[in-house]
Amino acid sequence: MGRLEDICQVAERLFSERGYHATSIRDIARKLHLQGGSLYAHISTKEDLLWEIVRRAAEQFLQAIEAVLRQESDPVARFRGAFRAHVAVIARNLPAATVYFHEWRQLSPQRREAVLQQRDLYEAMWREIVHGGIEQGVFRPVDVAMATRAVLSVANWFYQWYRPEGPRSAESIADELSELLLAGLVKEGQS
Amino acid sequence: MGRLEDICQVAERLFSERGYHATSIRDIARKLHLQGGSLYAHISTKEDLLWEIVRRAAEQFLQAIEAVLRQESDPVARFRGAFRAHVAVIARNLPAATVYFHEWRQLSPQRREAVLQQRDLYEAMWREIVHGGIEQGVFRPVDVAMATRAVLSVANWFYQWYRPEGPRSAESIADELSELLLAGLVKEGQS
DNA sequence: CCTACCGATCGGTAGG
DNA sequence: CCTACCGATCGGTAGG
Repeated sequence: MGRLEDICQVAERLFSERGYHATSIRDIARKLHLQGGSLYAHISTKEDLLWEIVRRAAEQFLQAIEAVLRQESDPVARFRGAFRAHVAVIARNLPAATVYFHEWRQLSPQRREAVLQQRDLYEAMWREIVHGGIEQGVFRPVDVAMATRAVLSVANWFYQWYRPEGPRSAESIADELSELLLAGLVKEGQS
Repeated sequence: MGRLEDICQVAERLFSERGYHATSIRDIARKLHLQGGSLYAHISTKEDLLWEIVRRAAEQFLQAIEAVLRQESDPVARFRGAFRAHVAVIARNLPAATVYFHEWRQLSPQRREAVLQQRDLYEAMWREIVHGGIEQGVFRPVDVAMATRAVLSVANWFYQWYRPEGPRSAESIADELSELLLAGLVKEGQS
């Protein structure tokens, strides 16, 4: 049992290091000490394997921000919490997150569309955080779409440079980055 | 004459849309109304073609920031200028920039190393801008490495969502994003 | 999960 | 720049 988990874990690592098309089914099988064709007892196509990885990652981002929105109502606390949660999803699933950001374009048009829809939904939740902060007079009246893009840029790019073996925890990095962003968002004398 | 330019232009578009490994030499040839093997009269390997695209993009980023550092000395002006220049390189070469960010990992180890070195040099110039602003008392005493990462996250992620056919010019977007970032960097009452 | 295999396609080359 | 081809490798399958 859990053989599919093993396969996904190896695939995440190889896809994230070499890319989807540069990784063959036989590469994955070899790491599991299997023959190439044997993988097809557990998966039906190579693309299904990519989809499984991408789908799970997308779900984790959504669930993380939903939990924060449910628990927090103060705009600044929401912002900090959502930023921390986003960074935590990446930090705890670095290979999968890398595959999510890099390889979703290799999916079939239908699945690509599903990824885009999820991403739009996720961005809308972040815009709601920024918008709420402005409405409550806590954030400056910035352009919501543009400010959200800036925030998500920092949050997303994290996967490009974070290394788990580094000296600082992901939480500590997340908090410092969100303080920097909040300094640009919060009205003077309000923090 | 200029046949290599045509090939690079087509390759940039296809590599950026489908990825390097999902694009075959024959795909590129077809768009140029050539036979597959005919490309090899102008290039020697497929990887050389990728390298040419990545190398040029890297060079443009470096030249752009060097020009700004030569002309401006005020920290805020340097920041705005470098941000604008970075965004302009992406906006004017969107397919090439996309290939640069996405596909440099597919290069040979030696070339990958060269890309990383260039990137480190580029980041060091940005850190110098942030560090100079702090030293001159214009920026708050933030962590230089972390603040630079945040700035470059926003600058780099731009290629993910910018579309030239959109309503706003790249310059206008760049200025708004750099105002947002500067609001978090500049000491209160200094801008 | 293995053996043995399929057709398709890949990057690249020889010879003109 | 084309024709014709090379060996290698790909994702996937049949039969056990």
